[in-house]
Amino acid sequence: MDSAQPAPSARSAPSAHATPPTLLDLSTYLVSRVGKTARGRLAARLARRELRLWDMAVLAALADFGPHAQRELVVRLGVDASDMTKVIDQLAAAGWVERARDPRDRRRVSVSLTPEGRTALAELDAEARAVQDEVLAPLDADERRALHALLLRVHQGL
Amino acid sequence: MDSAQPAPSARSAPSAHATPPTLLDLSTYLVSRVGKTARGRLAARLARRELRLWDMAVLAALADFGPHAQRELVVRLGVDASDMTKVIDQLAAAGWVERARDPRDRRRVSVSLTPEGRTALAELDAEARAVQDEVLAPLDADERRALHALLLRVHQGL
DNA sequence: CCCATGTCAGCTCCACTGAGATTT
DNA sequence: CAAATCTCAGTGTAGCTGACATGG
Repeated sequence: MDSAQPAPSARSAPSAHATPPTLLDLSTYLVSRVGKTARGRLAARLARRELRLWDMAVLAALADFGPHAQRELVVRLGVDASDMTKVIDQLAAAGWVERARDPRDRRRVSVSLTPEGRTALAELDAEARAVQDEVLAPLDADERRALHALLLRVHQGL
Repeated sequence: MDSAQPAPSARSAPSAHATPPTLLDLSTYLVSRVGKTARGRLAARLARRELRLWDMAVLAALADFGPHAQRELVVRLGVDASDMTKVIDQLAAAGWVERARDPRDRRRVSVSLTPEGRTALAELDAEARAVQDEVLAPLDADERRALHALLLRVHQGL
């Protein structure tokens, strides 16, 4: 391309990659674009471990709230029930969660975190924070806190 | 679901839908979740008009920067060239853009916005702002501005 | 009712074609 | 001007993901 060209007047074509202001003016657009980037980068890191984003979400739910029936995980995380089955399959295969029939209601499958699963979650959390550092690089610590607080309130309102 | 139920004791099971704190503590997660919600809601509205998000992005680029060669739209918006062809097909069928061979380089197709296209973009922009009002409901005007400014800087850093 | 399996649509990415431009 | 090479638009395909539908 023009990478071989020293771009004597690089300012002459600054708009070639510029995003339309009509879109930049929409917070909707910005949050969607930034979110997609963050998600994509984390997904790429998790993919190296043959994991998906839902795997981390399930591990976090189990770590934070203890054992769940599979149905409870579906409600909490908003995943489709059919997909949850596959996620649990994978996590169980890795030895990070255990399935057990609930003795009081043998239809329900209780899913619980293993110690190995807890260790894995810590590693995934570190990956997520690394991505966060990349993405939020333009902001200082105070600004990151402010952004987080605002997003948290927006998220709660959803 | 329970939307028909006035939730007599909604407080009795507050954690059933609660997101794991491990995730809520990640700005990465919040921005990704909020972004996906916003994107999904706008996509749903556009779908009623048989449109996709890319259609709006193309219209915005043409409105903000004037006519583009198709290749330029590809570079600016980061869409695959083959997909761009389909988007332009649809927009041209609706009468919102016009294709014209560049007489100086007959490989290139110059795409320009029609007056009808400009009107349509205004309507789509209104849809996007309606979604934004829904999603950002928990924030007041100052907070929305602050959020927008922070997101804009993050976006520029990507 | 809860879990599991299968199917389907949408999006993205990749390879290829043919017209046209550019270089040697 | 001839041949090789590159660029652009367009076509078709395959993989992945998420939502839905049916069966156990």
